[in-house]
Amino acid sequence: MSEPIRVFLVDDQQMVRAGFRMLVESQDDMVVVGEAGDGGEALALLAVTASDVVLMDVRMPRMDGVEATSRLLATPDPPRVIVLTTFDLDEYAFAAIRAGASAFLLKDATPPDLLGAIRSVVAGDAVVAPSTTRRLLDHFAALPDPVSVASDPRLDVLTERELEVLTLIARGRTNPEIAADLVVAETTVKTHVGRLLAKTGSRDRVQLVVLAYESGLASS
Amino acid sequence: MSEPIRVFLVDDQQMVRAGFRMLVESQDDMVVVGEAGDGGEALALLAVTASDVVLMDVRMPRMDGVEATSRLLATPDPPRVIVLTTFDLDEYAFAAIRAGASAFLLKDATPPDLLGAIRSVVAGDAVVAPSTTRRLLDHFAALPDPVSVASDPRLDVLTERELEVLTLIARGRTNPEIAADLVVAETTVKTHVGRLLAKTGSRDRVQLVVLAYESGLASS
DNA sequence: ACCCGGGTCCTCCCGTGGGCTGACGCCGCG
DNA sequence: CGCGGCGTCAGCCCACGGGAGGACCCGGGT
Repeated sequence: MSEPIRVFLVDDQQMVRAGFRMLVESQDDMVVVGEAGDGGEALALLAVTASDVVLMDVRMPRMDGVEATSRLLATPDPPRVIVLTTFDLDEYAFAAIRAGASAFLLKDATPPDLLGAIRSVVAGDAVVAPSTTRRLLDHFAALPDPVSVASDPRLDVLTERELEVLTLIARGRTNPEIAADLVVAETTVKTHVGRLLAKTGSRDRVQLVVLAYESGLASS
Repeated sequence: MSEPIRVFLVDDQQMVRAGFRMLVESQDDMVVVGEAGDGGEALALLAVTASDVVLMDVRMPRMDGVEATSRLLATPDPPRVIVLTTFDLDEYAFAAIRAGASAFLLKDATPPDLLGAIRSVVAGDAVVAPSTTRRLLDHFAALPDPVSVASDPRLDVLTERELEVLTLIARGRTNPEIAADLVVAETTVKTHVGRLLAKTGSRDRVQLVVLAYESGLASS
């Protein structure tokens, strides 16, 4: 442990900063190199203060932690950012992750948790609070699976040709255009469209487009 | 701690199972209720063995851990599944998450890590190995943002009202319906639609729907 | 004071879309 | 063989959508 881990604290409440400072300074391989009370101040100070890890509160006046994280990560050779929040809200967590934070923790995390997170992010790993991980995984699992396209049951009764027509409708093509594409008469296309409407319970081609997208037939 | 946590072990190497069993049984609030050497055996035994947590190896003969997890989660009142792997490969991790696993750990996790993960998943939380979390977050951050819609530039010139009309069009509503929704005359709606068509370069409302979905305005 | 952009509303016109009805050839199935 | 589903095609009708052109009110900016 040649070089101590340089930690920077960002929180609008100085009492919170003092607590974190005590905790961090209690470790002989960590040192607090600075503090800031909001995002703007943090960016200004970090521009002239070399730091390894930034403990960043989410809710702050003027510039919040997410915005500050995003901007900080855009600077050359940025530090790792650990985002802290009091309330376990998805919006905060996901926004922080998108902003490029390496860790997302609740403020009720235990001191060992926080210190472990600091060491993890310095090592290049990432840390997410367990309760947040649950929902992160749920979101991830809920993502559209590129392999198995879960189709709408309403599309099951459609014939190959009808699906063909439906995809063309979902591309915004008119009946004459579809007729030209499929090399058939326009009246034939109208017949297919009529059957599509009847089978899917749609009112007009607009609702067919909606159905095509909602069911994943159209590539969004 | 009235009821002990019932743990089920699935791994094709009995030495590994023995190690886990020793670790789990060393806790006085946990008990091993069964073991299996592959996914099929695990499913069969778990069908008749009430269990809270399943420690599931990924690489196994016959049925692997991901497949077994997926099938297990499809049964009524399934246990939580902790997926374990020797190699930290994205395919395993993401497949396990999609399959519905509550935790993803490397086999080099420390005993406290594993025991903590067991307690976390029983509590409804999720756990991901730090090194995997890093890449999970990277993937997540790279996803299209559902909140701040990175809109199509064509939508930038639209007014608030026009966007409102556009979203209703994208829900398949007719002009009279939109008029009723917004409490305005139908002619007003037609004016908005006309401007939408002109501004976006669309030919008809069908193409507007396509645009709405492609730009992410409509929730697909 | 003025203008301009956004929102609202109107009338006239007509093309596309969709409903309805009926028809034909092809194929697979009982 | 007859039957039915599918794909093809036709004519008729008309409601809805969209274009053109004009009009009014309101708010903010010059």
